[in-house]
Amino acid sequence: MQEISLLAYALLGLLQQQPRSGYDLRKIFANTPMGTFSDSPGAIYPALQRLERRGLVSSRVYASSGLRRRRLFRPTASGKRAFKSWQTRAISSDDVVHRADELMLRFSFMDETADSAQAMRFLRALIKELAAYIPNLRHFLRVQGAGMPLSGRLALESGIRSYETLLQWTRSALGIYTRRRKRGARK
Amino acid sequence: MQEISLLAYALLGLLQQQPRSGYDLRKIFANTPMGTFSDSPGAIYPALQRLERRGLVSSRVYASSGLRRRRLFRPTASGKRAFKSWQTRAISSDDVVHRADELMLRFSFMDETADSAQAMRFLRALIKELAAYIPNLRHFLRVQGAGMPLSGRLALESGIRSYETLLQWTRSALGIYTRRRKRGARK
DNA sequence: AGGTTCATGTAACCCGTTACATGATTTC
DNA sequence: GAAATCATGTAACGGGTTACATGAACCT
Repeated sequence: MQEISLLAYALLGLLQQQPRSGYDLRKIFANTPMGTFSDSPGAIYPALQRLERRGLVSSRVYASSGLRRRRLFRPTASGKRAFKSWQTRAISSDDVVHRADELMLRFSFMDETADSAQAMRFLRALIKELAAYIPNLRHFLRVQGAGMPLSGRLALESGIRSYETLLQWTRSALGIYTRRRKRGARK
Repeated sequence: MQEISLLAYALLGLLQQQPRSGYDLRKIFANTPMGTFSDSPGAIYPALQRLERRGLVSSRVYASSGLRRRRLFRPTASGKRAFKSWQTRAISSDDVVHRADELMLRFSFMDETADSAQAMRFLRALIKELAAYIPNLRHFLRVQGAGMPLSGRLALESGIRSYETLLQWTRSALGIYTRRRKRGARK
C-alpha cells in the first residue's frame, strides 16, 4: 500500500464535495485560501492519474457539443474509505511538531466526510497534544534564550505564539461544536 | 545558477555561527525547535555535498588520534554572500502567502549575518505585506463563509488568526529593535 | 564481549517544480 | 482575426524520504 501525498488528500477531499475536473481543482488552488497547494498542471494531473491508478478516484470525459471537453473525477468507495481513515486517525505529537498543516487539512473537511462527534474527538486530541508541546518550547526558550541572538530568540517566540494561537483556536472551535450540539439536539 | 533549497540555507546559516559537521547539524534538527527540517542523513549529507560542489561551503576532515573522524564544514566567502543576498532580498506578497517559514528562517539569522538596520527593514516590509494580505482573507471568509461547512470555516479562521498573530509579533519585534537602538546608541 | 552512540555515507523511489506543448472556445 | 481563457497533458530535473550499510569509539 503506497503512501498518499498531502496534495492527493486535498484533491480527494475536494472531489467529495462534488465531481470536478483537473482545471476546476487548479482554480481552487489558484483563487482561494486553499492556495497553499500548487495549482500547476504538472502537480495536479499526475496526482489525479495516480489516484485513478490506485482505484481511489474514477474519471469520465464529458464532451457535450459546443462545450470544451472536461474529464470529471469522483472518489470511489475505496477512495472515500482511505480519506476517512486518514482523516480520523490518531493525532501524534509528531503531527503537531512536523505536520500542523496536514492536521488543519484533515479538520477542514471534517463536517463533510465525518460527523461532529469525530470533529470533537479530533479537537480534544489536538488540545491535548498542543498543551503538552507548548511548555517544551517555552522551556527551551527560557533555558537557551539567553545564549541566542535577538533575532533567533524572536523567531522562536514567533513560533511559540503561533502554537499558542492554534491552541486558543482549538478550544474555541471545540466550544462551538459543544454549544451547537447542546442547543440543536443535533445528532 | 542553480536554486538553493531551504534546507541548504538553514545549513548555511548554522555554519556561519561556527564550523560544524553533518552530525552536529543533524543533532540540531533533531533536538531543537529548528526541527522543522529533516535530520535524516539522506537529506543532510547530500545537501552539504551540493553546497561544496557549488563552492558555497568548504570542508576538511579532522581525525586527531583517539577521536572519531569528523568532516567540518564552513561557509566560503561566496557562500556568505549568497546567504546574505537571499536573506535581505525584497519581501513579496507571494512570500507571505506561500513561504512564511522561509521568511522566518531568513529573519532568525538576521543578527548574526546582517545588522539591526536590515532586521528593521525586513520587519517593516513584512508588516506591510501582512497588513495588505490579511484583509483579503477576512473578505473571503465574510463573502464565502456562509456557504462553507463549519469545519471549513473554522479552518480558514485558524489560518487568518495565525497571520494576525504573526503581524502582532512583527510589530512587537520592530518595537524591540527600535527601543534598543534609541536606548543603547548601538550602531 | 556486546550494545550503544558517534559519524558518514549511498541508492531507490516518489513527487513537486518548471517549462513546454497542443488545441478548442470565447471575447473584442 | 487576434488575444485571452479553457482544458489537458508531458518531460526533465532536483531534492527529500526511507532504508540500508559501514566502521570506529565508548560504556558496562
